[in-house]
Amino acid sequence: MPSNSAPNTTSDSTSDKRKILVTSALPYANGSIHIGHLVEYIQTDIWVRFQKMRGHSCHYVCADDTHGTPIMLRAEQEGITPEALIERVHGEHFQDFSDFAIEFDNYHSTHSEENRELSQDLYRRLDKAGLIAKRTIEQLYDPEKEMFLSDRFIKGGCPKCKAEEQYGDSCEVCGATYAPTDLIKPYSALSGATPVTKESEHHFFKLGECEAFLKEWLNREGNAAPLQLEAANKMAEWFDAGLRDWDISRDAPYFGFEIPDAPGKFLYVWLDAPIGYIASFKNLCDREGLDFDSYWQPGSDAELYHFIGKDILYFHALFWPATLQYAGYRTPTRICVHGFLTVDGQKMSKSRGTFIMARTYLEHLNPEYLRYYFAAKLSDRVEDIDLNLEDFTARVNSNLVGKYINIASRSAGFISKRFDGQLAATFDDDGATLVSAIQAQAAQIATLYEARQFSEAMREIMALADQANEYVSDKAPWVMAKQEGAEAQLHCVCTAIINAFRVLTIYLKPVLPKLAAEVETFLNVAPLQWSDVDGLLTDHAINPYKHLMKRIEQKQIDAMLEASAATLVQPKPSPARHGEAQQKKSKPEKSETTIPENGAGSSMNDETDNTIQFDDFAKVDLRIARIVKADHVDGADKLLQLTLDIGEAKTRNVFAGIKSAYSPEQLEGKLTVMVANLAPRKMRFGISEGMVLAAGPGGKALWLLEPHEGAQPGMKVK
RNA sequence: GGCUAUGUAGCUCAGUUGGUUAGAGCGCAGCAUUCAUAAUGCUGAAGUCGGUGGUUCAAGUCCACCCAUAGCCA
Repeated sequence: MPSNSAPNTTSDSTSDKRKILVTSALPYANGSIHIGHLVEYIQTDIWVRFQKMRGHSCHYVCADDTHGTPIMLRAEQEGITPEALIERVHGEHFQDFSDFAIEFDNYHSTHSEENRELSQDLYRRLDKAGLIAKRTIEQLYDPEKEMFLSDRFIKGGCPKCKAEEQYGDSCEVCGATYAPTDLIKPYSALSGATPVTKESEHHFFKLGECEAFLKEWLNREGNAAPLQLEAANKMAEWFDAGLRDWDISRDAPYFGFEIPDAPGKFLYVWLDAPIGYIASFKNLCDREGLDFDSYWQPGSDAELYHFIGKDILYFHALFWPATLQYAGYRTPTRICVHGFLTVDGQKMSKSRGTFIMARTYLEHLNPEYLRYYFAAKLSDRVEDIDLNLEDFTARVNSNLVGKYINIASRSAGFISKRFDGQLAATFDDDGATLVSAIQAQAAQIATLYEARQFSEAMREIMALADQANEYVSDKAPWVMAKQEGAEAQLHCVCTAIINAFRVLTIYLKPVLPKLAAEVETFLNVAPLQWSDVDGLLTDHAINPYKHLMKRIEQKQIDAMLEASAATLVQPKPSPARHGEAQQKKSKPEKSETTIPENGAGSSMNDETDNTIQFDDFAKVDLRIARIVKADHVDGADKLLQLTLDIGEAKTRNVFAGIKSAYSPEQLEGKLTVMVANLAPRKMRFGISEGMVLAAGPGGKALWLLEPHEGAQPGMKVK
């Protein structure tokens, strides 16, 4: 039996216990988790919980993706070490996931000893297999920062349309693409320095030599097919275009792992990121005594699944299986690819408040609402899904509260008030028919879960909930309750209803684990497993019913959107993406962005629709200011202390981060523009009472605004 | 620009190898009901299946072109 044979275990038998290892893509340690990310983690978690409920051995591992230039720069910008940055973010990410009931067996970091060893070892194995080439390439270099610059970090004029401030790969104004060396007056976005061309030896993975293997892997028949149809099509396109060598090295300074025997050379973050899957699992094995090799050696009988977003298919369907194969590891059983998330039919947008962080959501809504809604939308296809907030409210309220929860709510009262919480020993005939009809769908629903057709599964389950409600309506227990001598009948009917509810709860448990736990308490039963479907709950004491789930109210949605919109004024997070290969995607005319969930390279495009109303603008009190005094600040690397005259009796004290571009002497006596009504801010060196306006990327490339002659201190700028 | 997907009732989606009057849930309307922290049942209205042209006895389903949306590539 081929080790990769994918599951079509659709029977409800769990006798053939499978060994399953599952991953979600690694979120980049450079930004917060948002609801776009959550599509993937929720999808994976549901699938994993389902497997565990079926009695299989299933481990779900993930990690923070921590390396690369953006992490290094972000840490520098915050004035902390990269290690401190990634540790903080790791905590935030893990907390966000936990609060959404995403239950990893291990949540590790790519900046770990396991990953260092595995990554360097994998490099050595590829080298030994003759799959590493070394070539000298020319690249732009920032002489001031003393580092090579990827296209993204070079700006200048577009060679075609002359638009200024364009990135090194393409023009956002005219759409032209070019090499960074073609830019007019190129400068480093980091320091403002003019980049120079410099040679460096790079290490390449010879992907082209892996083509035959990749085609074989891709074309495994039937259930062993590792990719969905859409993804396989995409692969075919890449094959047609020809596979090129993959540049896997970066020059120091770089936050990552060194390449063995190559001083000053580091492994590109995209090489060590997926190895983080292995490292995380290794870490788990060491902790729990699992047999690592039986999962990762060729011919392993374990199944390996990677859940990813469609934006990182390239890395997971080409580089990843190829590197695994040639480094002597087993290859993935299947890559499960999903689409992006839109909100109300459009890309997430900060100004509309639909750029919703996981934390913001949690502050306003129950996480299981979102788990259910995503489940109700997800299929096994590579399709974008839409979070339509109106639909979200209606579906959750109607399906979960109105249909499902209501089944318990409308029968539990009778059981506790009339029968002292004790269930009857039998059902009535119709009740028995109902419960067995619901039980009969177990195999079908399991098949749907297994195939990741969650939306179909939810449809089936809700159809069963409808049947239960019809039964209640037919029997009208409230009528029996008023009839003399109908006690026994009432007891049987309510017991049947509770049993219907119990089975439905099993079906929903992968999606709603927290709610299921509360139901287990209510029913006074041990944690429900899939095989419990066949059992019945009779002659058994249950606990009093407490309301299990509240309806969503519009005002909660509104509050969440408002809070999300408010994050606009927060300091702009740097892009949550690292792969230079990923950085060419922003389209100029688009002002919003679809958010891929995933991690091993998620892209969070920072372009947003940030139009403001005049009123918003009018709130900013801009005044002409004369710099009467400018001083160095003891102990501050970047600040100058300015004393500003804005026509008021008292001068203003402002700390400005412009030391890299100006000396105090250059400034004294000059006019500039300040924000006069900015809330005073206490800094280590004193209180700053406003800010002055300057343009430029920073470093030496910074220019203070100066009004034309004639303007007087105190004049309002409008 | 090339390529790949997607486009079905107000909303979210099903529609098997082309075959009788196009389906579901939500929403909406009417009726019933009151056990259920407004939650249920029954009935009903609602779609020229993105557009145009073609193949066929027959097309949402196949073909061509076009439009829109998303993505990949250069």
